[in-house]
Amino acid sequence: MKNEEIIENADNNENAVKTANTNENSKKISVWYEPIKTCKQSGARLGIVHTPHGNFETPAFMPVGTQATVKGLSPEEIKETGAGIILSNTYHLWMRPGSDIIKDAGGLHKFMNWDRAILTDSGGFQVFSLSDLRNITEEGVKFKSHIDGSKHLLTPEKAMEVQNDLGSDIIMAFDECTPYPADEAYAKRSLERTTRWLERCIKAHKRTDVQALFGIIQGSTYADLRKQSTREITSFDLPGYAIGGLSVGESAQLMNEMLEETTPLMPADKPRYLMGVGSPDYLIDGVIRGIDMFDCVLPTRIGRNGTVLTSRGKIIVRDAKYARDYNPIDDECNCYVCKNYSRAYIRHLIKAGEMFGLRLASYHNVYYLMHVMEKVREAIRQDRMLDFRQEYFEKAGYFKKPL
RNA sequence: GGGAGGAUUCCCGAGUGGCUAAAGGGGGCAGACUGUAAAUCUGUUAGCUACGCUUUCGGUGGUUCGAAUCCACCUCCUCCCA
Repeated sequence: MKNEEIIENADNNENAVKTANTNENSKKISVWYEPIKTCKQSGARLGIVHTPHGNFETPAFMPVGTQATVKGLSPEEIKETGAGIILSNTYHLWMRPGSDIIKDAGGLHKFMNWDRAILTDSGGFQVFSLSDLRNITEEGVKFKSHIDGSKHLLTPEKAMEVQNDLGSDIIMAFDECTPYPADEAYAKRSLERTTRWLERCIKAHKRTDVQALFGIIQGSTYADLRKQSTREITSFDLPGYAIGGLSVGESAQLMNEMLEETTPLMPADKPRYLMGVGSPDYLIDGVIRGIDMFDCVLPTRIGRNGTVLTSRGKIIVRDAKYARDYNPIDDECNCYVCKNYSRAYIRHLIKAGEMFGLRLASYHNVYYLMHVMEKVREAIRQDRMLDFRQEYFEKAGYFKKPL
């Protein structure tokens, strides 16, 4: 899947690399944040994150490849969308094929043939998503494997060991993604345990020279707890900080309120990563509140399930009304899919269960989000992020209607 | 020519007197999906002047308070033997 615009993106990325190498700031730590500018209108940040596997501009969206693959897309295709970093997962790769296999393969980059940056989640999200199969203790989390039912103990130390073996550029502290809703007492216990686990992660992390450990802020939907967690987590000098436990069922308004309690307390010279957020409206609102990095399964998942993102909002392209719609998914999109295929064809493929249809929808959705982020960065550059937000929402609306 | 078994709502296929507008699957339609147990899941799928009524289980006619279910004849289909 080739097209001209994508090649331009690649060029931009190379330019970014040059900037980094010639920057007198060149630091010894493996991953660092280079601020470029702050939007005068919104306070949104433009920057570059430097990693051992290349740099990427922020605000950035990271496609998710849980099992060492962004479902349906080849690494070459992911690059075409403009992605400079992708996500993978500790728990899943530990269960299968086993982190030793990936280590012996030469690390995750080599194993999956992805030479740009990789961030691995620690398994903290599986504490949330596999809640029926696990038991939390101070020591760690006992999991019953979702594959074969075998029992495993994931601890902060183990999460570091596995991620060290994987060799990802950014590794995440082992946390508990606190479920929503959570009562305040539980949310407090949970966030404090996540802080204690972070201390253990820092002690256990052996490859600080090539891998950056990010801490994760929790605190559920309680402003005081978010502040407490932010203070605790940022008291450790780390190359970056994430905000977790959001976008887990609470309203968009509540999520944004929590961000407003959190980001002002985070250091300005480190990247800020909002975990698990990926609809365009959430991305834009996160950027305005000072977020630099996002990841989400949304574009690939909804794509596989027949929904695509467009400049006029999402459409369920699987629906009957598109059976004879020979237009591209989005007539304003320059991606390979929109240049070559129609809604009617993609609908047909998805209805017929053809894997190519899933691929096309996934490719477009990832490209679409990458393109939104590119426009976001441009808006910051021009100090018009709030204007951009208004223009975008007027045209595309909300991904999900606000509650 | 002889024998046997069938025909059920869009399709396949349960159901063998009332609890049946009729299981289940498929297909159709619609929705959900946000650090991936997801190419998954959920709802819906006779009609209507709808909290009730009407039509429906090959056709016609019977038995019965009541039939997709029992009986008779008819039509068509499949299989086996000649």
